[in-house]
Amino acid sequence: MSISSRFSVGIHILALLEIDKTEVNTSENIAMSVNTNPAVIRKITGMLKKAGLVNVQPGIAGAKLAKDISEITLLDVYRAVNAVQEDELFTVHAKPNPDCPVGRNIQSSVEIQFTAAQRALENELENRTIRDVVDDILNKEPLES
Amino acid sequence: MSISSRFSVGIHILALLEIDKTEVNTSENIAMSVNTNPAVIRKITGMLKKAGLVNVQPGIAGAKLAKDISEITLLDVYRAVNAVQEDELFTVHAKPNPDCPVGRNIQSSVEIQFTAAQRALENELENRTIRDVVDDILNKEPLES
DNA sequence: TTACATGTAACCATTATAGTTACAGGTTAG
DNA sequence: CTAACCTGTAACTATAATGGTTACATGTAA
Repeated sequence: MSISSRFSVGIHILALLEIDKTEVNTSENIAMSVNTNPAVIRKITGMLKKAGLVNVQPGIAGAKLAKDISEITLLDVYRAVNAVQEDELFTVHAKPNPDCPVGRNIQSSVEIQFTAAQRALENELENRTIRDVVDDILNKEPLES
Repeated sequence: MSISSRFSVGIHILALLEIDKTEVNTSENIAMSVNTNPAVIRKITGMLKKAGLVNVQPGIAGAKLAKDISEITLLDVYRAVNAVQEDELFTVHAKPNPDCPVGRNIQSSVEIQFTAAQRALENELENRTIRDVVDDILNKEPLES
């Protein structure tokens, strides 16, 4: 299957908080932009908060960035929203036959390859920040002000 | 979610076909090594066949490698078994609000980043072959012969 | 105290996975 | 030719994650 859209929604939220930083971004406002339910936004915002990427407080309207967006990598968001659970991007079949030379060795041999591939993905995500996304958006459509 | 174990099973099958190349590998034999149902093996073997990685024929017992294993990349297997459907590793939320500057631009901006990350993963998989896996297995446990 | 926001729990429909059974159809040995 | 055996595939199941929805407890401040 593919990686949860929580990831892209998380990026959306952070980009929105930057671009609309002068406004009060309630879960309802954000939900309008993302086009989903406010509760979904609160769930994801909660995860971003746990990761120290945003500040939100019960009873107080609006989420705010906790860091400069150039210091929030896509990997931070990826991990924050559990885009992939347990950081296990690949699944290895669980119980190959230990009585077979291939069966009893395949898991660790495959794991080596999977780990390398996963690391390649994560390195790429680590080299990119919310700033890159925001710049791209503003480049397409400069804000009037 | 994570990537289907069809991928690791596909690798398992190909490695097994190499290491047991003198034997007749029926779906039942392979299923013993993988520890699953023969029908599952036949399904995956069918996908590998479609991709030109193995030869199998109805009524004839045994699957055989269609290529040298040094010419089968992990990316070939990944694609063959539809480890990720439609080659869309990441999901982008579908209908952001077009009436919002962020909403109407987020998809393409995020897509740029996701494409780069996906490509990094695929490049890594392309640089690794079934040979690497087989060598690793034989390295751990040399075959008696 | 009233109005409104966040945090969460409970629940649902949808979808992919992995496994299972069953059987149609191809192949070969006797 | 038929019996035995194999592959290909359809149909069905249980399990699990996703994304959405409603409802409500809790916190804040005018």
